[in-house]
Amino acid sequence: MGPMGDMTEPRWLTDEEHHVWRAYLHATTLLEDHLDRQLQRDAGMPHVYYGLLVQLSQAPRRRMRMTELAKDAKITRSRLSHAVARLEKNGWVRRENCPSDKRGQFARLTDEGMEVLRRNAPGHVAAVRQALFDRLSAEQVKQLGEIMRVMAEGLEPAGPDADLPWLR
Amino acid sequence: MGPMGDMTEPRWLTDEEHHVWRAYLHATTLLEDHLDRQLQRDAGMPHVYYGLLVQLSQAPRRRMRMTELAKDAKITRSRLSHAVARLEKNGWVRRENCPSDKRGQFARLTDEGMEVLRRNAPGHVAAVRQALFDRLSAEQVKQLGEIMRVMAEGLEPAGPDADLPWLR
DNA sequence: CCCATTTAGTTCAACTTTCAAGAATGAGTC
DNA sequence: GACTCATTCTTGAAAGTTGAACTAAATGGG
Repeated sequence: MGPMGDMTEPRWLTDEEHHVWRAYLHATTLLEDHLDRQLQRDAGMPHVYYGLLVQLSQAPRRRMRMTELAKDAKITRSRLSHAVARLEKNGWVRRENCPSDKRGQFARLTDEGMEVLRRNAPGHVAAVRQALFDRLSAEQVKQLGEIMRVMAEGLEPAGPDADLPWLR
Repeated sequence: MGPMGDMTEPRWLTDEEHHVWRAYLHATTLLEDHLDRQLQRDAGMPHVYYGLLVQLSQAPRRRMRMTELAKDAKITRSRLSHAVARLEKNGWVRRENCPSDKRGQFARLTDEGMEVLRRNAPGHVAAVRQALFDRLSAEQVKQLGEIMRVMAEGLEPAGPDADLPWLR
């Protein structure tokens, strides 16, 4: 802490930082909105839900424990419970009991869910491409990757008393 | 369209693109979550609402027309209506009629709202710094700015038949 | 074995966001 | 002026999210 304690003037953002921050907020907001809309229209679900199906499709037996899935998707378990309930109603996911831990649940991607994914993957990839990868140079893609990696690292302290979403 | 019409195999993401995309989703999700939590705890409102107050605080007479504010914040007018209603209940914003257009409304930041902003700005800036600017090199900050600028440009077609959030 | 504690997951109530109308005013045209 | 259409903003219901409380099962001492 500085010599003036809590009275120290905070380090405000420089002009450049301020502009970058605004650009960040605008770009990320617009993109998430765009993808949400595209998927809601074509696949009948928001982007986060689609992401859950993708995760499941890549898991060993197309199934994952709830907490593991929440952790990978960076969402709370509560949110996941609701999401899976909805996806189950759609017939795209099925819950299964975990034999080795009776508290546990698996979420498994059904064939129907797999099919939804197949049908919508091209459109989704196209949307991501069009918004991001087709507009950035190879250099910029590399830079973006590194920047995002640094950011995520800072927000996932992994420390013993960290406040991670999937534990809340 | 390719020579095979709709049957053309879509251009999937390369391995690198895929990793960058995942990193992007994780980092942006974690950051938004982090800021939401920080502001909800300290200021009693989500990040988007805080952003609205900031916009108002920088506007000429600390007031803006609803549509203009929605446009700057990249949200729908409906969402803004609800948000302003909530902020008004808190006493942080007041609605005023527009004399030149009887359909119009101004949202004005109250003194109380200004005070909330003053109290919470340091904490908010610190959170942004800690997550972003203190972790990136000057070079990376510049790169991030340019990348976000390109992204936003692509998502705000400004074309005549564009689907812009603040018009929905 | 018993108890306290931790972990997995769900549920409830409060809140936010979206979508589809709808009310009111403005603007252009004949 | 009357008609039509566009614009501004709001509303209400449905969908999604959050944080806290809760159930049930596992874990780890005594």
